[in-house]
Amino acid sequence: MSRSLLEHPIKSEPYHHGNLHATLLEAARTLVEEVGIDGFSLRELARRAGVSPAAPYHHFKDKAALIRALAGESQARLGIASLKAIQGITDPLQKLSMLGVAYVVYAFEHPSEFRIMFRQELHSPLGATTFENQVATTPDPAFVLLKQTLIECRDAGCIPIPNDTALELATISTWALVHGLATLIIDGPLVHTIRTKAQVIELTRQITRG
Amino acid sequence: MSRSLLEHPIKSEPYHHGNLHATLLEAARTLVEEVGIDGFSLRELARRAGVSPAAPYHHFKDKAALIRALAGESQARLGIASLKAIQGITDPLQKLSMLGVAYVVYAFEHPSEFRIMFRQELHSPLGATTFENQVATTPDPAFVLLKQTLIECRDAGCIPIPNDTALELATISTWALVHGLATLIIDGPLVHTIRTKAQVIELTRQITRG
DNA sequence: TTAATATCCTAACAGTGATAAGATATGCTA
DNA sequence: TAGCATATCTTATCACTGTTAGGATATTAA
Repeated sequence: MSRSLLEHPIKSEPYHHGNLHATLLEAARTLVEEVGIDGFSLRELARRAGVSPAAPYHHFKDKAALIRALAGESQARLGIASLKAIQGITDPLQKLSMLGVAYVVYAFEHPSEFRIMFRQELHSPLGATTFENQVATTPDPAFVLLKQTLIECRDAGCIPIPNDTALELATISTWALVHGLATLIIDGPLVHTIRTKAQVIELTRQITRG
Repeated sequence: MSRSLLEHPIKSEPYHHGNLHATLLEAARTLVEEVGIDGFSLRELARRAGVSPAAPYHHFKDKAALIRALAGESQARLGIASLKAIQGITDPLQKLSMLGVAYVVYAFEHPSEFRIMFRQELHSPLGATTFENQVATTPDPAFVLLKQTLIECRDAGCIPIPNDTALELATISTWALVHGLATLIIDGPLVHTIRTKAQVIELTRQITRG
């Protein structure tokens, strides 16, 4: 179908979107949160962006690449949220607890986003060579923040961390603890028990205390 | 197409499979482990079972129901593996550590199976009313085993657990720790570092010690 | 202005989950 | 045993998906 006989059709959308890349990512974020990662489709995304089903392929290699980009954004957002959470706090131990709370709260408030960050393709050692996967190899902001805080704890004498391997182990432990907690809350048996943000915060506080 | 003019066609498969339900679940397990949960399709499953694409719908309401059934089986298998892991061990603390190792090792050796057990639909409080979802509401064997062992620890005086809420908290904590560890190993940044079963065991041992 | 390039569209392909309607086998009841 | 209800399986079809090819249009650079 020809577009129109008029040279400058009134009210018609321009042939070129102009900012499709960013628009796709933004729409994808809300779509994923609406229908979940399994219900997420590129065609529905294109529909919402007011564009043909093939248009996104000029900005992302395929569906997986778009999701990876989305995950990269989420990592950054989680990093920012974590930074804000420890803003102005000096006590390293309290910092550590706040980081944990920020982590679990983020998972609770953006569950689909959180799940995407831990999809098997993202951290796959096989697929980490191409440009599209570069986001995955970039060190996770939340991870480095956690490590830094643990170092502060060690230097302040709050936690006994004799050597570097102990530091590594402590980092993995604390991360595993909060990550497991987040998963149990949004995808595990705790969905029945923990339903409000206040409950999430309280539980995380109590658990990260030990 | 008519099947054959012979009344008893030689070598022809019987019209009724006879044991399709179990065959489907078994084939599904290997298929999921081969192609992952995203690549898993009912049609390929039917193909492998030597049956038409519509046949599985007489044994499972839909694809999600089949996956739920699969997850139920996996829960049971994990429970059995956990039981075997603490067989003959008397020290409660050592039992606890062995349970953790068994959990993480199971995730490492059956990653796709493990992921299925923690899909968001499974534990959804909304969808837990129908028969198909009953598996989800059934208490997780690994969970009750963990709780029992923690009670043994308390009674033996290994771990100070004053009241019931403390017991609940300890259960969630330890579960979160090993679950987070499993996730970081199979879907997180540790895929690059931890690659052999021996490494998995060693890391889990060290972390569950604290 | 013109050529190269980036962006977008239409059309089509194979594959998917799901349902309807009919074929075949099984088992229960009389 | 005969017949009937039911469970199981097939074929055919639907709407939808991810992806690609080839053409249309706009932007940029020379």
